[in-house]
Amino acid sequence: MSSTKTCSTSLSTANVLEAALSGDERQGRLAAGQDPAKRQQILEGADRVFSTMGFDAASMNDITREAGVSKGTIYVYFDSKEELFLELCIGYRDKLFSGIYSAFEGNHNLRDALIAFGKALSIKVTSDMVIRSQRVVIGVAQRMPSMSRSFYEQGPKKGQAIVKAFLEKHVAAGDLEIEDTELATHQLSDLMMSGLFKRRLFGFTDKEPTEEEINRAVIGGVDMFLRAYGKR
Amino acid sequence: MSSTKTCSTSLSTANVLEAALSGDERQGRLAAGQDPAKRQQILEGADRVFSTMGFDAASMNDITREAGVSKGTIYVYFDSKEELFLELCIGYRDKLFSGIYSAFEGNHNLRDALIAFGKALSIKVTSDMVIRSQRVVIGVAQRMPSMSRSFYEQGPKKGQAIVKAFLEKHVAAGDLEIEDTELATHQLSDLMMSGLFKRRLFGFTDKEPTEEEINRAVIGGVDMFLRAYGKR
DNA sequence: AGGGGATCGAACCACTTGGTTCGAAAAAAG
DNA sequence: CTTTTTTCGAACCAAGTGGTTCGATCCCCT
Repeated sequence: MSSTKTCSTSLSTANVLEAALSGDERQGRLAAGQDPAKRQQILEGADRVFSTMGFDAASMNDITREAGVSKGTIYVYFDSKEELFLELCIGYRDKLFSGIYSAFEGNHNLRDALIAFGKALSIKVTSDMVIRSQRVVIGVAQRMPSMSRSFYEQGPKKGQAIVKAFLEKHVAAGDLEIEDTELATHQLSDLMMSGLFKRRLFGFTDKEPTEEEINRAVIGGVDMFLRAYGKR
Repeated sequence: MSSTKTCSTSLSTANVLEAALSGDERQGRLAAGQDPAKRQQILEGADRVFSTMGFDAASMNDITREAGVSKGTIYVYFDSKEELFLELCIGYRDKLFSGIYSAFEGNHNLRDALIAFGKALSIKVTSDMVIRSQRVVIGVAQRMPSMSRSFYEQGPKKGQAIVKAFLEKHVAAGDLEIEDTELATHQLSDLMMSGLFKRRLFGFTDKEPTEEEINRAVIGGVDMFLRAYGKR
C-alpha cells in the first residue's frame, strides 16, 4: 500500500459535490484524479484495449499507450485494473440499452411498433461495438460472477420489463392473446435476432448485418409473433 | 478421476496410426507423446482450468497441477498452450452437438418430435459444462477468429442443417407451411431456449434450468412455432 | 511573473508467464 | 538382471505483469 490517498471511488460524489457547491460554471483547477475529460480519455483507451484483447490479455501498459495517459495518472484515477474494468462494463451496459425502447412510442399500429423496436434492438445488439463488449463480459462471467450478473440485471433484464409492460398493455387492449407474457417477452426478443445474434457472437460473421438481413429477421419474427399471439 | 477412457474425441492421428499398424490389440511400449490415456488426462485437467479461468488467465502451471502431469510431459504431447487449447475446443464443439438430433427419429408425431428435440437441445446448451465452454470460446473470439468461426461452422451450423432438412421434409409432407425455411430453422432453435440461454451465458443464474423451466420454454416454443407455421 | 500541483515518463519492484533443460526415478523390454 | 526410454520435478530463462516511485515538465491560478 502507499501514500497517494486521493478519495478512491470518487466521480459521482465529487460531481455531486461540485454541483452542490456552485450552480454556475465550475471551472477551477481540478484536484488530482478529478478531471472528467481525462477520466473519459482513460476509459476510451481502456475500452479499445479490453474489447479487443479481453480482460486478462489486456495489459495496463497497452492501455497507457492507447489512452495516451501516463501509468501513474491512470492509477490516480483508478485504483486497479479491475476497478477500471468494472467501470467500463457499466458503460457497456448503459450504452447497450440506450434509445431502444423509445421505438415503442410514436407507433400506434402494433405491428409497426414491434418492427421499429425489433430493428432498433437487433441493430444495436449485433453492432460491432456491442458484440465486442458482450464477448468481454461473457468471457469473464465465470470468474467475476457478480459483475456479469449485475450487467444482465441492470441491462437486458430491465429491458425485458419494458417489453413485458408493452405486451401486457396490448393484451389488456385486446390486440394480443397471451397466457404467459413473460415467456412471450423473451420469445419476442429472441425472434428479433434469429439467425443474427449467435453468428455474430461466435464471430462467424465479422461484418454487421445488412439492412436486408435485419429486415428479414425482424419482419419474419414480428409476423410469426403476431400469427401466434395476434387476435384472430 | 482420470483414466477409464473411451477416447471418444480427438487424438485421431494416434488412433489412425495404431489401426493401420496392427489390426489386433496394440499394446507395445508407446512412443513419447503417444499414450492416449495420458493425452486424455492432460486434456481433462486443461478442461477444468480453461473452463473456469478462460484461456488467458489459465496458466500452464495450473494445468500441470490439475492434470497431475509434469510440465515437460505436457510439452511432449502439445507444442504450446494454444495448441492444447485448440484441441480442447474441438472436443467442446463435438460434445455440444452429440446425441441431440437423434430426437427427430422415433417420433412420428410432428409436435412430439419437435418437443423431444427441443428438450434435448436446450438441456444440453444450458448445461454447466456447455455454458462454460461456450463462454471460453466466445471470450477469445475477438483474438482467435478462425478458431471460433470453425467452432460455429462445425458445431451449430451443422446442427442447423439437420433441423432445416427436417423442417423441409415436413413442408413437403404438408404438415408445415413455411416460406423461409432457413429463417424458420433459426427461429425454432432460438424459441427452444427463450429465456434460458442468455440468462445462463451471462451468469444471471448459476444453476441449470429445472425440468419445469425447460418444459415451459420448449412446449411454449413449439406451440408458438406450430401456431405460426402449422397447416391450418 | 511566479508558485503549486497535476501530469508525465521512465526506472523500478516483486512476481508470474510460457517454455526449456536435465538429472533422477520409474517402468517396460530384452 | 540390464538396458532403454518415458515421465517426473524442480530449477531455470527471458519477457512481461500490475503496481509504485520520483524527479522533470507543464500549465493554471494568483
